[in-house]
Amino acid sequence: MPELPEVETIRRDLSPEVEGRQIRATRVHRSDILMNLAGPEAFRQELVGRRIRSLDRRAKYLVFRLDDGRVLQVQLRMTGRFALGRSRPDPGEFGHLAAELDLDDGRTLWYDDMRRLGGFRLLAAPDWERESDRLGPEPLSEGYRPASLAGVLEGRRAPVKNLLLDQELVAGVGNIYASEALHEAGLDPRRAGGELEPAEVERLHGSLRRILREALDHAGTTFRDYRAVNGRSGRFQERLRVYARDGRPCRGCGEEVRRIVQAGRSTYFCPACQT
DNA sequence: CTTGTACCCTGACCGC
DNA sequence: TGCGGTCAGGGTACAA
Repeated sequence: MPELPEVETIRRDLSPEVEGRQIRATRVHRSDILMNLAGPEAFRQELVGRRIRSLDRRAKYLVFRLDDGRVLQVQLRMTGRFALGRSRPDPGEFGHLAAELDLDDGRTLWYDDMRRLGGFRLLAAPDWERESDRLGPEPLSEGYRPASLAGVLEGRRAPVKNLLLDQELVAGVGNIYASEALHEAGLDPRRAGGELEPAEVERLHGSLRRILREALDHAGTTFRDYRAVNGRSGRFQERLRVYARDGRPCRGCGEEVRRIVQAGRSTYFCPACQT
C-alpha cells in the first residue's frame, strides 16, 4: 500500500510515542503476518520485555530497533495499518486486526492488515544491515545525486518506469510516485532506462525528489486503503497529476491521460507531454 | 545477467 | 440479487 512518503508519515506519527516504551504483552490473531517466526507464542517470547530504542524507516520498511540489538521489521505491503491507543479501534476502520502489542504506558499498538500480505520479521542486527545494504539509496537523503540514478539506469533496456519500482536501484518508490515523477519530468514511462540522456536523468532525479517531498509534506496519498496512524488520511491525492486519472485531461496540456500496463502494473501518463 | 509471470489475500466495483 | 472478471500505494519465487 504505502510508498516512502506514507511509511515515513507513519514513522513520524509513531516514533515519539513508542520510543523508550517496553513491550509488556503481545497477541497475534493472524499467524500469516509472522514472516520468520513460528507462531504467536514464539512472537510473544521474543518480544515481551523488550524495549523499543527507536523507530526508523528504510525504503518502505518500518524498523523498530530493540534494546537487545535486534530489529523488528514491519512491511505494510498493500493494506497494513497501525493504530495506537487505550481501547480497540473501531472495527469499521480496523476490521482485520492481526496483532496487538501492549506497551508499558498502558497503550496498545494495533496492527491491522486486510489482505495479510504484510507482516513482521525479527532480525539480528547484522542480518538487517545486510538486507539494508542491498536496497538502493534513499532518494530524499542529502547525498542522493543524479549520478546515482544515472548509474543504475545505465545499460538497462527495461522501461524506466519498471526500473523506478526496483528497490535495489532506488529505495521507496512505488506505483503512484513512479508515474507522478515521470510526468513531472516529461518522460515517457516506456523508454528504456539506458536510453535517457544525461539531462533527462537529471530532470527525473529532481522530479523524483520534489514529488516525494511534496507527498511527504501532505502526509501521503490516501487513494484507497492507506491511512496513517489512527485512521488519519493523506492529502496528496488532490494533487495527483496522472495516477488513476486515465481518461481525464492532463493538468499540463489538456490531452487525455492514458493507462497502460507495464510489468503487470498500471502506469498512467500523458502521451503529449511525456516523450 | 535480465525480464516476465504467478502468487500471496480480501474487498470494491463493473458489466451482464 | 448474484456471479465472474478485474483491479488495488508490494514483493518474492521461479521460469524462460
